[in-house]
Amino acid sequence: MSQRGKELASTFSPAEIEAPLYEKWISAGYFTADANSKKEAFTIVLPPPNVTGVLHIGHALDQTLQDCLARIKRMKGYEVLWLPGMDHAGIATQNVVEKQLAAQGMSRHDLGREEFVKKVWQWKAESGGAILGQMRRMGDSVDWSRERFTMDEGMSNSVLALFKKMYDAELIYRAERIINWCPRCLTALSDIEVEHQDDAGEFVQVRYGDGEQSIVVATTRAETMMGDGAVAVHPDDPRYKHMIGTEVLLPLVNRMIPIIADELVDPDFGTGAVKVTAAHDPNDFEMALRHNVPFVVIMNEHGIMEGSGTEFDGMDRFDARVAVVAKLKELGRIVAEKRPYIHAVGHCSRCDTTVEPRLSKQWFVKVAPLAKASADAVRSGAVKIEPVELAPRYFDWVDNMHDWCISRQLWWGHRIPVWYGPNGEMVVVGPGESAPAGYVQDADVLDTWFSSGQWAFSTFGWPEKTADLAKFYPTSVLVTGYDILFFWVVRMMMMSTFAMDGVPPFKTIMLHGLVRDQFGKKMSKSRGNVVDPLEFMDKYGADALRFTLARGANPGTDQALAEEWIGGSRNFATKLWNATRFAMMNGATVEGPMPDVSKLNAIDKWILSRLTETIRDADSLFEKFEFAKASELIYHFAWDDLCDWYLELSKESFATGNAADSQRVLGHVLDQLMRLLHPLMPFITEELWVSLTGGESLVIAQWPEAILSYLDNAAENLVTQMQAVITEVRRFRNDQGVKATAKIPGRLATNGELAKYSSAMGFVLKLEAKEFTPTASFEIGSVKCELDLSGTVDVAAERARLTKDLATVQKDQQTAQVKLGNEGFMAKAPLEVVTEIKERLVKTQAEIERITAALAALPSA
RNA sequence: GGGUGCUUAGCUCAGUGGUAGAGCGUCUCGUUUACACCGAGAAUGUCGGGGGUUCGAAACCCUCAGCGCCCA
Repeated sequence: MSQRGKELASTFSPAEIEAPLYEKWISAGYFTADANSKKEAFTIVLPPPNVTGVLHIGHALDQTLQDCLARIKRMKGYEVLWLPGMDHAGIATQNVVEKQLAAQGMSRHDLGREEFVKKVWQWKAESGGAILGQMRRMGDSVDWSRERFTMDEGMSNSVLALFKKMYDAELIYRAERIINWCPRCLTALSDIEVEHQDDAGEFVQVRYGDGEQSIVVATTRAETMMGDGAVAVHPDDPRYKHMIGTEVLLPLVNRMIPIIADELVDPDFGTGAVKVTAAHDPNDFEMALRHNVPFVVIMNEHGIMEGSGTEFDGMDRFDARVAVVAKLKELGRIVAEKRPYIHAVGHCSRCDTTVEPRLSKQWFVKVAPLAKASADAVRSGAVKIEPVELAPRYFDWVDNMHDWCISRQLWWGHRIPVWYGPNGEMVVVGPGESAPAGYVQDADVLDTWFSSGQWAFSTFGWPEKTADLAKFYPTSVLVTGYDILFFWVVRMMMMSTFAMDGVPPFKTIMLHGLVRDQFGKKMSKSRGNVVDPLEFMDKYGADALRFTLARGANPGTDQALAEEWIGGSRNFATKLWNATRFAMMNGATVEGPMPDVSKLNAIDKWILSRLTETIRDADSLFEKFEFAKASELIYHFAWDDLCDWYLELSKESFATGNAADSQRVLGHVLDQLMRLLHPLMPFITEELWVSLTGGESLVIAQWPEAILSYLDNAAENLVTQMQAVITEVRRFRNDQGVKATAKIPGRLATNGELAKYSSAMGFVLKLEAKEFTPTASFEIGSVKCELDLSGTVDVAAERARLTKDLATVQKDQQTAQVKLGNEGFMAKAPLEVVTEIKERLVKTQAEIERITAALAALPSA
């Protein structure tokens, strides 16, 4: 049943229309992609949010932009797939469930691995994925029939297959290395799971050895000295050159250790001599390998001192630091101390515990060849980064990447598909394979990014050769914040390019910024400036939130967000609502063919010309991912051109009837405007468009096309003149204290085309057409305006206004004269610029004459 | 320490060589049958400082100052 002509409520209430419209779209199946379609594919995979997550303002931005692209392409006739899903978020999710257990006084070990993992699945079924429901409120046009989870069967299969493929290609290996270790989560972390903060530590200088055979080392980690295997200096350091190769006494444990020379030591740092603690520092580890320094482990997995054979065993690492320094002081070995000493310290990104470098056996991905392929894909132009200014950051990262530690000592995640035999054999078990009897599987699981890094192809069924994979890979564009360029994007690039035989996962990487508070400060819980997108949607509607975010989305840059701005977008929605309501009350229609443009009045011609320009420019801005500029453009067309000028200038003809052509034109303009706005504000545009046109849905409507034959310079010039006249008269009325509502006798005398519109202008200006004796008269361009102010002209106000205007114009005139009198300018400036200045000079002269005459005509009150 | 941005109206930001812009805020007037979530009008800027290139610089170059982010 057609909904056309359904009367619109006088106020727009988003809450009433949003949910039903989303239901309508879903039940119509508009978002379900067809792998067998003959249309060209346009694919986006949603960066999968954590299963533990709720929708935050950053998601809202990310999804607004993706939805906008998806909807545009759908309207342009592409087979659009926007694939949603979630990430199992290993540590985060395990932490959530462990906390629940802890509340019952239990740990995961009380349950055992199998039971615990069951418990996590149970948690996921009951409370996971809240964000998916929240995405529906945003209006996201995702294909729910293809929803994926990184732990589901298909994706697990992909993980097994890729692990094996990478292992066979010798891109995965197991080794004993110094890794980042979280003593609270009890697992290894990759570099990107470590956050560096400036912490207040201490910097002490400790004398090793005695007398001639002594050296002072500087350290922030005195507690690890029991694990020292050497002291290192720079090979060219004159202070220590003579000592290289000799030994000094390590205090507290009374062990002799060698002094070695290594380029890595910075002679300007501290004393220029550093302790080498091979098992507890990544740099020291590197040096130790080069110089055969022994690895002495003096701390356990909980960060408790263990194995040093000293009184400090059993102490927490931080307590031990204090105790060790106190003891050294007692022994007279502290040469200098600096406290607090501010330096960067790594923290676990999940629980904030200070990370401990730890020697341990882990699985690694050899990234060099993968990173190179990823870098090449961008360098060759196969993958574009938008905005291009962010590409150097990408290269900086991929060109200097360390091997990636992928094993985690967790239970929630993809278990490493490696099995060990009784005699140290090792097999990697791929999909559908099984390990020989008696083999035991590796206890660890894989880093979550190992599976989410496969998101661009595992979601389509890889390694099977599926129809989806053939149709939708590689994806068209990846939309994400620049903050996860190094985390997820680089991993996607590496793993996809390898798995898919050199075909990178996306054609374009479109990076947006972060949403910050209204003062441009980062949102954080501690600052208390975090905003909730759901609250905003309740209050202002999803369209208002989306439009605000899109309008702030300049490529690659952060945006500030204030609640009032969302209110402003809500006002815009209301404006659209009322304008459409007014238009329909006045007979706006899309029935029948468009009238012959040449027969239209200039106002109609003008709005069609402006519409064409708006469609053309907005479309090109959208194609360039310039969401902010496109939004701004459409906003001003709708509010300024359409509402403030077109509707006002057309009121006379609507009031007097005989406006069939204008009704059709207005119907067309609104129809096209709603299409253009639909990707940004899907709900209200759908409601209004269906009401106006009786069409089925904007989701499947055609994207507006700029009809270039509508471009009309003459009409634009004419309306610009009308606007100037109206603005000038309004200003005069205002200065004279005439109420905006008051009708006053007046007439606009002019000739030529403009004369046809003096009654339309008079209508807007509330001029009464009757016989009168003018008490005020002035000229605006070719238009002479005469008004009857009933004798009460405020001469002083008018004189002040005219004097001010005169000063402005005289300044303009002077600027133009100076330029034209400048030989250099005349000789070197382009002709069109010179012409423009000459025209400006003529205009200013005319203005000056006009204003001077007006001033002279004023009574000398 | 290395890299990389930024500094334009009260606030947040557009503006890559030709008369300084937007949104919000501010001031004045206004309940006109689309809209007070509105309309009309107005005010507001040595474009961070200094130097240079150019006929012409907010824009290009140098320099200083301040702020931010990423990496170590």
